[in-house]
Amino acid sequence: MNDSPLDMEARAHSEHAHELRLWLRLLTCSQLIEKRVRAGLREQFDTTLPRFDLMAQLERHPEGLKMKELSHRLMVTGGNVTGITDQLVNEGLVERLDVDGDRRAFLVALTDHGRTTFTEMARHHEQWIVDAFQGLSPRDLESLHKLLGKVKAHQLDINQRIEE
Amino acid sequence: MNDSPLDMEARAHSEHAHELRLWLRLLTCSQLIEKRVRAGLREQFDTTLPRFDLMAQLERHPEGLKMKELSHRLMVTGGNVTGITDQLVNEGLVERLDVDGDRRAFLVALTDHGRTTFTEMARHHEQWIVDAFQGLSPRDLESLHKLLGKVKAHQLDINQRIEE
DNA sequence: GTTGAATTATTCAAGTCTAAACTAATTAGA
DNA sequence: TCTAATTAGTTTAGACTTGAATAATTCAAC
Repeated sequence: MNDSPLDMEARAHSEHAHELRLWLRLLTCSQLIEKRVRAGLREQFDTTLPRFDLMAQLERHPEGLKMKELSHRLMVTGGNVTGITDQLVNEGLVERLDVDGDRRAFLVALTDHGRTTFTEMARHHEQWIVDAFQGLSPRDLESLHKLLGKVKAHQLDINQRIEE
Repeated sequence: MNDSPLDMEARAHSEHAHELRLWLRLLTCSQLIEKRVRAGLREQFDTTLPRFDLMAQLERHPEGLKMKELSHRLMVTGGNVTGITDQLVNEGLVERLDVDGDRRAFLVALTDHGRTTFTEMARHHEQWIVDAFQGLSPRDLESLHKLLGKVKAHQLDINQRIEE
């Protein structure tokens, strides 16, 4: 039947085919882009996306972030953040700093080396992303951003409602 | 500074902020939706998204699919497909069938039990997805689908160019 | 002040995913 | 034919991710 390759989208088949197809297309897009970013980070910097993402959060917060905050911002579990942070600490890219007045917590912050390294990676990362959306006009970019804004807001709404 | 939670998008900061923000929003959307689907599959069916996805491919191909084909359609590595298939075989949901004329390959197909199970899961899955996009009008759905179509086509283009 | 609940972070087991190395079978070419 | 390259699938080591259980600390209510 000449099925096209990479066609996860073909999964949809019911009366709600619209939504299903949209979901599968959304997923396919982010997976394809994510794959390229992962490959770039691996090939050019011998690192991974989770590490890059964690460092990106820290770069915006020079004072450091608590594990809890990182976990929330990255939308991953605490145990996960512990593992990734451990590795970055071993590589000398981030450090754990004690927090005054709360001996349970500490702040994770970029080291100087980490900041330098991240800046270089971010430069390439930016280019990969620009390339990924090169097929779209500025107006398309704007529309897409707006529509995804609605989608995102609705998800957060739902999460609120489920109380979190 | 009152940063909003879950705000991965805050990462962007350069002259190409448009593209970066769009990417992070796209990623956030698919992660939020995916999390809900994973949670549903776990809580209501004690299964996982990769297993569901694999079964979904098989449901569309009652004659079965080769490992290679599954790997391509699911956009994951062959080793990964081996592991997930092993589990589904153990659970009696899929089976490996010999292929006439090629003793290297075999077809993976849903068992009757697998088909029944999948149908039930797909019913719920569909509802989760419909809920996820409830905030959007039919026109929004259509626009989004179209725009993501451009994005997807461009990624496949790039992949072609890198020769694969 | 003490006790119980909540918070912060870690550890653990299990599943997912990858790239690379490997085995076995098929195909193509000299 | 027979040998080399290709193809299908598995195995392996390592990283990521989760949910649940645990330990330490803080907070709140007496």
